[in-house]
Amino acid sequence: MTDNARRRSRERLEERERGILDAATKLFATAGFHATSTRKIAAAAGVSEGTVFHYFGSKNELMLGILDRFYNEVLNPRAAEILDTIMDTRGRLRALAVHHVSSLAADSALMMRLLQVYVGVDLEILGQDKQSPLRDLNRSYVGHLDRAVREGIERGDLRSNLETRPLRDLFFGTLEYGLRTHMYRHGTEGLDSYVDALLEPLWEGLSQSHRSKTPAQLTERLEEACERLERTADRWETAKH
Amino acid sequence: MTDNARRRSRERLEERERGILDAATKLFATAGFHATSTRKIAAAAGVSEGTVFHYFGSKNELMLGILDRFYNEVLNPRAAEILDTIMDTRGRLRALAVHHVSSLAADSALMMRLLQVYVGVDLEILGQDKQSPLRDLNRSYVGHLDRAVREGIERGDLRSNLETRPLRDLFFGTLEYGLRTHMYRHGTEGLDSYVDALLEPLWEGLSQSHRSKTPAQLTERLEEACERLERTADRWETAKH
Amino acid sequence: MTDNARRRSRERLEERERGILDAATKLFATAGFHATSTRKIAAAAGVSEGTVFHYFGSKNELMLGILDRFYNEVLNPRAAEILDTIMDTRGRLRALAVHHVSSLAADSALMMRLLQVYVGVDLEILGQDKQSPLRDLNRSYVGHLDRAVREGIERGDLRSNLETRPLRDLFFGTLEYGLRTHMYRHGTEGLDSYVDALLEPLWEGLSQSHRSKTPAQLTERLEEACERLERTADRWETAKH
Amino acid sequence: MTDNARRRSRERLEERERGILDAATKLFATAGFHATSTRKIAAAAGVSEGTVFHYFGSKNELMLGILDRFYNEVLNPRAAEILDTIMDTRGRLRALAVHHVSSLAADSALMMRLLQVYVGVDLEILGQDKQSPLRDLNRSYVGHLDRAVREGIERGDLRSNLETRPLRDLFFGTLEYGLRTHMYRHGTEGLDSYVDALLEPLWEGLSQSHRSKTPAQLTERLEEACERLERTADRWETAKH
DNA sequence: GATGAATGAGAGTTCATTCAT
DNA sequence: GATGAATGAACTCTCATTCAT
Repeated sequence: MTDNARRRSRERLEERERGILDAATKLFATAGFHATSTRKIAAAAGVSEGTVFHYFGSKNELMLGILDRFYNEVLNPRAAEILDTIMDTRGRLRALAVHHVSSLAADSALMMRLLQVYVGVDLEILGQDKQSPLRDLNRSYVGHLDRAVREGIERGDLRSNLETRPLRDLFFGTLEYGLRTHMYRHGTEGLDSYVDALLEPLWEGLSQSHRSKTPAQLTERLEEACERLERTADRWETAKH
Repeated sequence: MTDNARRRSRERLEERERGILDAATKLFATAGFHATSTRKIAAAAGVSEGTVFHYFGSKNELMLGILDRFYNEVLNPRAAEILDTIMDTRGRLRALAVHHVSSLAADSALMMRLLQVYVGVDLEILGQDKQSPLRDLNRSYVGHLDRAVREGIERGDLRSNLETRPLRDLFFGTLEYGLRTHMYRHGTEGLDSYVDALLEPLWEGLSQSHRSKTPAQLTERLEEACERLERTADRWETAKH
Repeated sequence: MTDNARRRSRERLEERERGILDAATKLFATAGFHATSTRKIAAAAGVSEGTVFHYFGSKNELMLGILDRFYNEVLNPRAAEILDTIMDTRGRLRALAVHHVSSLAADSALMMRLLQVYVGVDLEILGQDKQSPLRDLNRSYVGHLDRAVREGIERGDLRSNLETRPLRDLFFGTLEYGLRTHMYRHGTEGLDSYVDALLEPLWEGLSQSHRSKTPAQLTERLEEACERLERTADRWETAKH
Repeated sequence: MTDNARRRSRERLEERERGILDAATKLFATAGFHATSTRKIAAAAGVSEGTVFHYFGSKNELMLGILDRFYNEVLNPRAAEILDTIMDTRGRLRALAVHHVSSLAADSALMMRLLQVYVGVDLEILGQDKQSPLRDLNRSYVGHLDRAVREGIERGDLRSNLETRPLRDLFFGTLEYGLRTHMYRHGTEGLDSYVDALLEPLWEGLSQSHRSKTPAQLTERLEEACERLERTADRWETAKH
């Protein structure tokens, strides 16, 4: 077999794998994990049932493959890019949020369904196994938020007494719940600005600027500064005369 | 049949219905909706398989029955009571949150599992039917939060520019996501204080109180300070010449 | 439900169970365990596939059910009857042998096939589990041979130094192997007399009569007896004269 | 291609074939024919799935190949050697028995499993085809026992009225059944001495030796004794009168 | 000659639901 | 009203075998 042939062969394999993943993703997202049979997936992917199991040993591993691909090809790369490109904390959080929400909403349009259901699948099948590959994937993704927060605190953008875990829940819980309710009512229309509506009060609760110094304190300081300036001006005037 | 007999008969019926609901709730919560067969439910309830369908028509209606009972007997009454008893907004939100979380976590210990899975069931089977009885139940329950927020704004406890919908997502999204992650790690241990950890930054973002000066007032003061600075500057200029 | 109805209902259940067992027995015996699908069994029994599993939780339990019935309704009762009716050891062994062989050969004509294959199934599925119900069934059946041997030794019909275990192997091993080869060549024709041909050398090896007293010894004794008679006769004759 | 290269190529082929046979033998013996997939065999042999079929055409032919090799490389050669080396009938039977049993038990430790299962396979797939290659193999192997018996009778070691076929059943039936039960309880431990325990009663039933008087001779002696008794009786009668 | 991806029929089993009793 | 035997479609998954490379 020539190198060329081998390469072409590999490409075909990957194409097929992708095809199955695509079909399964769409079906799971549309009808749910349990309501989608492997037969339907095979048919939708244009392969035989055996082939599905040839590539992914079981329906569960297929699901895992979907999530793996989603995390590795969609969620993680862009999240990393965001942190590398955007530096101000507010902008980072906003970008991460929009990315998260639109990734879930995009593509199969209802990928979020998949995740919800998967939580069930996960518990049902993987049990309390803390080594679950899904956990690892999730951990690495969540790390991006953690980093944004950590650096935000270091720069003084965020309150210093914020704990990591509740923050994750605030961020992802709000976004996913919000995505669900928003899409239920308006589909993907106006999703970005809804994310802003969700983030605004959250930001208020997290940010440092008008906080450890409250607006009141800030005002006081401004007034003090003015007074000092005035006194200085007075002294100068007096000295002149 | 005497009235007495009729009454006793009715009681028996209700008792049986309750028994089935109890068994199904526990099983759904423990193993998930799809992993629980009607046969197991019947066995756990101590009735025949046919009887389950006698009372609930189908497995889906049984699930609906569980949620109906949960909303009507657990979630709603206590939420109403909270709003009737507690008056300060911070206390109300905290009580609603603890109630929500502990209701989901209590009793069957994993009732939340049920809800997650149910979302799947709901979409799978009831489709996008906006008339779904589940929606009604949910709407009425969510109303309690809406009321607490509305009254909180009226009393000046909360910022006046808060929108209802994002608030719901912030509140329930954070709580349910947090409940999930917390229970995954620690079970029901320390759940209440974790709710506090979740609510604190949220409250910071929502409350009015510590903004002793609103942005509007702040602007006024800044204007004044600027004017004074300008006057000072004028004086210097005059003095120079 | 009247008692009558309940009885009739029970009868129908048993009839159905019997029907499934009959169908499965025939198919297993004809085509082998692995080559017989539960679907075929259901069809042959005139019931739905679900019903087969309703009565026997799995294909393996169905097989166990067949063997259970075979031991309890065919093998054991007649074996017990033989020991109660026939008293001489030779006759007992012969009757047990004929019974064993003809039971295996009869009915489904190839029930023996089933046993062979089942040994495989047993090891495959029940593993080395010494608690296997099959072992119990077999133990109780083998007990009949053991008893015949024990009593045969007590009565002096059999050599006293025979061990139980090798005897079982000699008896059942020979019979089953012989049954197999005989049926392979002649079907059930002349089976009984073939059993005799198998038993004859076996009996020669087991029996006491012409053994602890060999034919030679026996002859000697006869001669001694004759001599004594002759001597006596001599004495009488002398005395007379 | 040089002759050398051709030879090396042939060697490689044979090595590969042997590797597949080895792997299949072990797996069949361990897990059974049906529970062993061709995929597992290929993996265990370190070849691709296609290669297995390249060499053996089908799973059944592979099984046949195993048996063929077993008969031709293990069973038959040593059996022939035994008959060529050992001359006394008792010793021959013992050696054949030990050889048979230990060959089945050895190597893959449970090769006997294979045979049991194979009987099933054979009937299932090769049907009643009397031309089955397995039959030929078996016939040639059984011939060794036949010869030992024939010559044993000729030498006067064995009773002259023994039939070939029942003898085969006695011999192989007892040994295989005994092997099965013994290995079930003790593995390969003490197998040889168990063979002795099986053979002893068998030998008693077959041998001529200790019948220092054959039935025919016995009859003669009995006739003589009777005649003497009759003569005695006659004398008495004469004397009386 | 060797590979291993692809196949698709068929396996055992489950399950919500029905209905005669 | 309550039962539970009966259903049969549908499920996930396995497997010997083929064939393009």
